[in-house]
Amino acid sequence: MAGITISDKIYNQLCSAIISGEIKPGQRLEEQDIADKYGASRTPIREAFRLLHNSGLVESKAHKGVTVIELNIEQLADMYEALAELEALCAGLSATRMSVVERKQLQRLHEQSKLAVEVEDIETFASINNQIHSAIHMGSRNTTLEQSISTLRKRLSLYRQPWLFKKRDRLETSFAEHQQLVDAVISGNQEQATLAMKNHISNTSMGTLDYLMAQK
Amino acid sequence: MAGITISDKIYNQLCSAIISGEIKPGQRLEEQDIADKYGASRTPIREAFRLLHNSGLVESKAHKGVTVIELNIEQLADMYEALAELEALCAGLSATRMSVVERKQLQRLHEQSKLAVEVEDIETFASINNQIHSAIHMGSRNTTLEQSISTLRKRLSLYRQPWLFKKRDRLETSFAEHQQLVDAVISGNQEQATLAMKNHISNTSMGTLDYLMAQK
DNA sequence: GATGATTTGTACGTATGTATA
DNA sequence: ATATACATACGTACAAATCAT
Repeated sequence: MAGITISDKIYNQLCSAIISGEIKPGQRLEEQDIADKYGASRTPIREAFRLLHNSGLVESKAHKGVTVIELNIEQLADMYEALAELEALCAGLSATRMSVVERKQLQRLHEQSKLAVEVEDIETFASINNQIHSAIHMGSRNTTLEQSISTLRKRLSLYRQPWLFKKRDRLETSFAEHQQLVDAVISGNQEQATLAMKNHISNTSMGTLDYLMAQK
Repeated sequence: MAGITISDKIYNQLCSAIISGEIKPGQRLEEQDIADKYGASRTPIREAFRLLHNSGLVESKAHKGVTVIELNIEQLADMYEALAELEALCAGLSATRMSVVERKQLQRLHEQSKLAVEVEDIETFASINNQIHSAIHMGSRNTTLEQSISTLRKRLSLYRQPWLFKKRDRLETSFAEHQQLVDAVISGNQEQATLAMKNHISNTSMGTLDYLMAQK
């Protein structure tokens, strides 16, 4: 019934391992090694690699195997810029296309996050943050845009620092940015929604980029 | 030196076959069948399929093989809308980021296409058209955006009707739209460039969509 | 609904190419 | 530069799942 293949299972596990940081960027994945580890033959491993490559999580060259994608600061900045533009686009479209119900739900999500900010519940805030962004992606009524953003976010997740919310005032700042965004979307102000989202994503990306540059 | 594998060669051939329409949307690709046709075993065929899937040209389900992607009008409209937005973004960025040399080259390309319009040389116009768009993608200085657009265009190419330029006045109209676009980019007018590109892509997509709806 | 034919998924052995000494 | 070692690319055989009858 559930056409679940060994390839798929291994893909899911490798995917989690990469995103969680268990397997690090730049690390090489050897077919035999992983085949042994998961008790399978090399063939489904190759199939799993194909899916990883499809997701943009690894790069592969002929006769040189696959390695987890390693992004430099320039590439990250490039991707964050694109993400900011795409999400801003979605926000603008949402402002003109969301149904009344969707706007109310957006408002409610934002209000829920206020509680999380007050008690500094980072986990909950991060979760609601994701829901807010998802709602706006969906509100754009454009599946292609949604998919592009989803792909980008997956690739960037390798370098996401969830604890960045711990940075002084980041939770409050993020909430304030959401406020502008949500207000603009709900009132149907397309330009304002676009600007608010671009500003919001830019700020959060800056946090990550600053951190990575300081590391180096 | 050139890490050219059998998989790659077969991928390229299948890719051309699909884009040229030799293999049609909805058609199923059987491993053994294609293996026989190209005189190879099933393994490299599967690798080629993985690349096709990666390019978004086919869809694959477990135990059900791969089939060439079949898009309905809604999906096409969705993709064209996204394409228009992404290209418009690029145009806006190009207006603020292109070097002096790039602006001159853009101008020259556009002037070259004028000759093609006058003698109704569709082939040449189509070629220059591609070069103009590529120049603008590159001028945006954002690789991620460029790649997203490139991927989208590849998927849409399945349904592109190159002869649409034959439609009465489409060549002249397209040239006029380019004029607005090029002027805006060269003068550094970001908003104008964005609008001009969005308008241009919308118009060309309409041609394809109208045709497909009439077919049905 | 069960059965046979067909097709895909998996296993493993061999060959070829790349990178090291 | 040549040779050796090792990982990947390819081919073939078998197992499992799907579809049609």
